[in-house]
Amino acid sequence: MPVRVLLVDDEPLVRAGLRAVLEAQPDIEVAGEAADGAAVIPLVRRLRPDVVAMDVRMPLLDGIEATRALLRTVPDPPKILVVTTFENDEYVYEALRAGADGFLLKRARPAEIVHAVRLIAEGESLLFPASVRQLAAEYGEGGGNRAARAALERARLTEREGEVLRLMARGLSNAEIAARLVVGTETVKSHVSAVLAKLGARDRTQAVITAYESGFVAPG
Amino acid sequence: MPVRVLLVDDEPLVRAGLRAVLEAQPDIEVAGEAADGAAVIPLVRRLRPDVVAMDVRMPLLDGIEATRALLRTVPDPPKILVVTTFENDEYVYEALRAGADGFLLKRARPAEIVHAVRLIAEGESLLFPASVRQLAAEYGEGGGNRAARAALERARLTEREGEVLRLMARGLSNAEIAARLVVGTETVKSHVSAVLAKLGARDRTQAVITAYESGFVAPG
DNA sequence: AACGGGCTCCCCCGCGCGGGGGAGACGATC
DNA sequence: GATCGTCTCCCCCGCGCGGGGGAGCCCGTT
Repeated sequence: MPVRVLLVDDEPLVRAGLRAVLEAQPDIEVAGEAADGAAVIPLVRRLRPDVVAMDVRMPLLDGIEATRALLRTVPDPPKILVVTTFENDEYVYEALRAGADGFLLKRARPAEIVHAVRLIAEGESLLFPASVRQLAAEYGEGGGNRAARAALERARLTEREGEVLRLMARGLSNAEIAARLVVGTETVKSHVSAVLAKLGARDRTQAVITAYESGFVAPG
Repeated sequence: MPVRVLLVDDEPLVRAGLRAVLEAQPDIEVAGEAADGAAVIPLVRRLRPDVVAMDVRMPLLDGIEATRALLRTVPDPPKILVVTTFENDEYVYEALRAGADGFLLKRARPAEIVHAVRLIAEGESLLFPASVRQLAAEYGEGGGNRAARAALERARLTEREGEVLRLMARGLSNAEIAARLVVGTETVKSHVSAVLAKLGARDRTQAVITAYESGFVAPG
């Protein structure tokens, strides 16, 4: 009986690629697809896949949160293979802490992807931070917003911090934000500092960039 | 006769995805694949594709260099569609200066990918403002920020100022921009001040917001 | 009752940022 | 040759920003 895989990624292109790679194997079958973590749980309940190949970065519910939710609510859950573009080690730890069984880079070769799915299905856990680091080195510094993007996915901003970030992303100064929220500037500074820390941003400009890059605020 | 496309991307997964998406169309055909820009020229000579879908980021010879080499050495060259994950404008500008006919984000929907290939094949050039505007419209509520765009059009930034704004929009400090451009920090401060003045921005954060809102840079 | 998290406000302090002004070098244009 | 725009670098200066602390209040959980 074939290994049944559920693909979860917000980019149709990636889903199509994974499907093409996996369905070329006789012993692997794509059970279904989802474009966001929020759709995973009902699909898992219905399709009962053996493996979920899950992107980390998705609009509504990211892969790490989706993994947590899945393991919390579904009895006898499938194995979870976290798929990511970004070769960030922190992802590995976050995903593993959330209960994922393995970790795979999107730029892996087809044979590696297939291998990873098979291993995971067999109950092996798959980690290779070493090769991740190696890949990162090969590709150089690469996409400058990689870390910023990763940041907001991990950051769990409070409601107030989210409000402040939105106002920062509209160009308001601390004093203006304070006036808008009817609080003191010192309070705003506290929130701003918290936002910067959680986002790994050095200054408000970087925080606003992260807000745009992650879709937390959208242009237009 | 179908549009014949050559896929050039170092990630097999992306190639597989593009192939799956494009071959689902009756009027599009994948003529071949290459994993690096260095392999493109002989392949183009042999396969004579109508369109080359070319990644920018590749290990040996990147898409921009490959585009230059292709247009320099191959008579009656194919149309070149630059495919990228991160649409930092530097890439877009670089690619267009190199002679590419259009650019496409990997996260575009299949219909958009197909559309782009058809347009390019027909000789339409899929240029920066249009596609970015389109993306911006899809991303947000649809309409874009006319004011921000107007501000940027009125601004008429010089080449150097545009460079500086792009680096600002990547979160770099003045000192970091100076290092990147190999000039003094005082010089960068001059450019930044000019950008702020031309954009009507009070600080770099507002300038970056204008850059995003106008589509001068787009979220990745 | 004890605890933790979130929101609020306060202190001090260093420094990067941005405004204002000026100036030399170079190339294109006239 | 003179003018203009761009790029480069320099000065001084004020201030907002962000880091480092701490602290009280409310509320939900334990």
